[in-house]
Amino acid sequence: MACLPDDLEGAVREVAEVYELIKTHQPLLLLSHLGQQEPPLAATKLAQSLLSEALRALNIALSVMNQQSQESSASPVAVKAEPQLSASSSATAAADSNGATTSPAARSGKRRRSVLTEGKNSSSWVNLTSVPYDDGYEWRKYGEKKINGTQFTRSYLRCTYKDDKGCLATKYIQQKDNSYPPVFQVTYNNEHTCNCTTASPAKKNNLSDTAMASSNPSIVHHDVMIKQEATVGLPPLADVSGAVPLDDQMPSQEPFPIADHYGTIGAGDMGLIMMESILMGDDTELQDIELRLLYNSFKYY
DNA sequence: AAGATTTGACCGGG
DNA sequence: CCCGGTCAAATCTT
Repeated sequence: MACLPDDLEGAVREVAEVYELIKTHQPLLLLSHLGQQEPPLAATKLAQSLLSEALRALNIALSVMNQQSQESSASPVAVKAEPQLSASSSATAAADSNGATTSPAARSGKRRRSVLTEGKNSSSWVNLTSVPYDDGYEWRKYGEKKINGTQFTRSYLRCTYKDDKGCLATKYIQQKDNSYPPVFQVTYNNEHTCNCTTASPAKKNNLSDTAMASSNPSIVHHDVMIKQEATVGLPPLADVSGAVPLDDQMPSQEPFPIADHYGTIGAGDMGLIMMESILMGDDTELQDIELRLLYNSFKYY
């Protein structure tokens, strides 16, 4: 990134990319420590601390940028949740959780979008990410639509535990463009009430999904996330992971293959994939990247 | 067989 | 009437 992008969206993307690069390569440090018996060298510790600082800086930068784009609404991209979102999903879910509304007869009278005019109790927020399924929850796809003016279809997902636990959380995933890594706009509706992350023991690998998801924010969550109706005062900091599992990439014409992973890919999966990609990746890049990233991050500060 | 995904249809809002 | 969000039967996967 030689020069500053002239639009906010571009800037956000640039910062997000740098963020992801750092996140992706940061674990290498940890891995190298694991390989050694001795305690980490002071230099390595310093590098780690610098990286952490860089991440923090980028995080803040992203949040500020997203706030700006939200305020100016100059860039409708990523950060602005579409207004009509919360109502519909909560309406449906509420009807369902009210019990028994799901009789076939009741169903034929389907959709009632505005039943639950969303109030303060429902919220929606948007997340820009390259790994739209990796948010620590299990999702089940319930629909897909081609949306006007968009290049790719939009996928609708709801919490796997909607029926079991009446969890109202839904989200939809919209791929933004053909870029690499692909950028997805994930719009969330309603908080999870199921309290079940993809730590699920039933999952394929044992890589301690939850641990990675919750206790090590540097590995799992990611990207630009702006809460629209924050229940707390300030919007959360951007939460970016480097889990970009795409190594040699697909033809850029094809939409990113979301279809295989709905509801099944969890944080641990992504962690695994990331580890693999790291192990296979070329380290030669790393040192330069660190310097470059630090430079880049502070440049934005 | 059970659970997940796909896909066309339905519905309500604008 | 168009469009976005959801439903639900059909199909696929495990």
